Amino acid sequence: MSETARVARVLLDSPLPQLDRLLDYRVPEELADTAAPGVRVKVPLRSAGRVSNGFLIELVDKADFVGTLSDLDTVVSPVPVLSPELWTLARRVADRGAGNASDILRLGIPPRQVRVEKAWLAGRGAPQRSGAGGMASPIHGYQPGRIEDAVRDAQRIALRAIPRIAQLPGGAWAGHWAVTLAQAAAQCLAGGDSAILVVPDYRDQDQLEAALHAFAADEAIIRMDARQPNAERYRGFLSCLEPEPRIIVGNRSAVYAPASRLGLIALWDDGDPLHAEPLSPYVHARDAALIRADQQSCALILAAHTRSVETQRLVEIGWLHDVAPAPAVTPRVIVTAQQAAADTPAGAARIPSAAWRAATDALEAGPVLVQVARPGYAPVVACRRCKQAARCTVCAGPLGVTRAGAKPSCAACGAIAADWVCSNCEGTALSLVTRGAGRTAEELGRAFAGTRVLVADGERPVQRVGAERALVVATRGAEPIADGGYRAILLLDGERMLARENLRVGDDCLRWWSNAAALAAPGAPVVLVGVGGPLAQAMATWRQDAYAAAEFADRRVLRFPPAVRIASVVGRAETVATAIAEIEPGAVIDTLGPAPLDDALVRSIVRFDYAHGAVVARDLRAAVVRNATSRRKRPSGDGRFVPAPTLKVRFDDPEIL
DNA sequence: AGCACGCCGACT
DNA sequence: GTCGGCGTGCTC
Repeated sequence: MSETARVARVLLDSPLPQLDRLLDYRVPEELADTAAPGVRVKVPLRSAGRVSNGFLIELVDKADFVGTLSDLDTVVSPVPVLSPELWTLARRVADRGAGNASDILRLGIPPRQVRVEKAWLAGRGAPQRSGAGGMASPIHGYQPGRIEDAVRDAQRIALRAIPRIAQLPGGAWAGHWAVTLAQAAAQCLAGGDSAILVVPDYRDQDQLEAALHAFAADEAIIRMDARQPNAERYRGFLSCLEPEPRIIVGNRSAVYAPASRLGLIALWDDGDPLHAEPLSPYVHARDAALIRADQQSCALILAAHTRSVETQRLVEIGWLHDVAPAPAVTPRVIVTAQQAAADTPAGAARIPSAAWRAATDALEAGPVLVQVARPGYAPVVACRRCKQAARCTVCAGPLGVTRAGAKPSCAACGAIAADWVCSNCEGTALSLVTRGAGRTAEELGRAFAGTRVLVADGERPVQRVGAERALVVATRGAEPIADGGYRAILLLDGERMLARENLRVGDDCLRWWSNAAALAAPGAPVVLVGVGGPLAQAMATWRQDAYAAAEFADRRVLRFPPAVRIASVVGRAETVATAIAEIEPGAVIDTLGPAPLDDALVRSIVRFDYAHGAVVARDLRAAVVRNATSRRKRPSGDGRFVPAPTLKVRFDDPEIL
C-alpha cells in the first residue's frame, strides 16, 4: 500500500513540564502494523542518537507541527497499555492539579515485564474462561434495593457504613463495610461490568478481599497495590486489559487501573490520609475517583464510618446522595470525663470508674479493646527534677524507652543514653512521661491479673484475635478484628490525640474512634474517655455527618478548604510573585504570604473557588513551564552563578491550613 | 534533563 | 582568522 504515511502523536515519559504535550512523529512503513494507539514507543528527541520512551496516543493523517517530522524509532510492545479512557483521565486529572499527565500514567501503568507480557500474549489465544462469576445477592442493612439501584443507575452516593463486623461464609470476620462493598462489586460483575475498589491500607485490603471471595469468582478479583512484586503487578494489570469484567481492589493508585466497562468505583474511608498521593502529582484518590466516575458515567460510592468534610461538601452541593443504614445501627457509646476511680489499682489510674467497670464486666465474656495514641513503651522521657523533655547527647533527638526496663535511647539516631545528664538542671534521673501501648499493656496486665494482654501496633501487627477473654491494647488504626466483636472498647487517649496542632485533628480523631467503635459486638459498650464537646456528642449520637456539617460551615466562614480550593506556589520571591500576578484577574480570592522558607525560597498560597480552578491551574501551569524553559542562571550572594530553583505548584495540599 | 547553537574573548 | 567556553533555548 502506498498511502501517505500516518502521523503518530506521542506523549513522552518525562517529568518535565515543558514536555507534557503531544509531539508528532512520522510512522515508517515497517512500523505501520504495530503502531497503534496506547502502545509504548521509543522516539528520537533532538538530533538523532538519543531516544526517549513514550506512549502513542493517537494516529492522525496530518501533523499539527509545521516542520520535518522525525520517524518513530520503535514500537516497544504491541500491547495497548494506555487505554483512551486512562489517557483522558490522566489529562483531566493532571490539568486540574497543574501536573504532568505522565506522572499519572506512572501510577496507572506498571513498569513493563517482558517475560510476563510474553506469557500473557501467548495465553490470549486460548479460549477465555466464560461466566463473569459475580453473584448478585440482596444487600442487607439498607433500604432494600437502595445500593443495588445506585450501582445499576450509576448514581453517586456517600454511604454510611454499618458500624459492625460480619462473619464471612468461611468463618472469618471482617468489617461490615467490606461485605457491603463486596456485594456491590459482585452485582456489577454479574451485570458484566468491572468495579474498582480503593482502600487506604493493607488491613482494609485484606478484609475486602476476604469478603470479595465470598461473592465473586477468584479469577475475577485482581489485586493492585504498590507492595506487590513488579511481575505480579504487571500480570494483574494485563488481565485488567482483557474484555472480561473484573473487580480490582487496591490502594490509591488502583483508581487509575484499566477496567473494561467500568460500572462502579468505590472508595473506603476517604478521610484516611493514605488516600492522598504524597509525591507528584499529589492527587487525592477521592478527586481522581470523582473525575473518573463522571468521565465514564459509572456509579461512585464513598463509604466510611465517618464523614469527611470534603464528602460532606459534596453531599451539600447535591453531587452525592446520602445513604444511611436502615434501620439505623449505632454502637453504644459512653462518654466519660477523665477521672480515676477511687477503688482501682494505681497502675490503672487513667481509667475512669465507668470504663473500669465496663472492662471488668466485659472481660467475663470475651475480648476487650483498649485504644491508645502511641506505640512503643514510653515514647517520651523527661528529667525527673526539672521536667524538661530529655534529649539525646549525640544528636539532640528525643529520648524514649522502647521496652520495659530498657535504657532510654534516641528515637532519631538510636544511641543509648547510658550516662544521661539533664542539659537544663544537670539532674541525672529520668521519669517516663508518656505511655505507649506497651506500657499501658503492662499496667493493665497488673491491674487485671490473670488476663491475657496483647499489644498490636505498627511494629507488632495483629490482624485478628479470637473470642476468648483478652485485653487487646492497640494503637489507633492497628486494632485487630475480634471474632464476634469486642465485648467492650475503651478509647483511652482521646485527650492526647486531640492535642496535635492540626486543623484536622477533630476529623482524624472522630475517624479513629469511629473505626474502632465499629469493631464492637452488638450492644457492647464503647467508652470514650476524657473527651467532651461536639466530638463526644458526634460519637454518642453516631452523627459524624452533623460534626462534618458544622466543621464545613466553619471552614466556609474562614474560607478554608474544602470550602475553597488552594494552591501553594514555592520558588524565588520574584518568580512566585510573577506567577501569581499573571493569574487571570478575578479568579483568585486572595493570596496568603509570601512566607519565607529556607534556601531563599518563599511560599505563597492562593485561594480560589472551585469554579475558577481550571483557570488558576492553567495559568500557574504556564508559569511553571515558563520557569522551566528559561532557567536563567542568576548571581548568588558571593557572585557565583547558580541555577534558578524550579517553581513548584501544588494544589489542594492537605497539610496546609 | 541533555544537547546543540551562538556570541564573545584569546589564541595561532 | 577561528577555537572553544558557557549562557540560552529547544525537544515533533
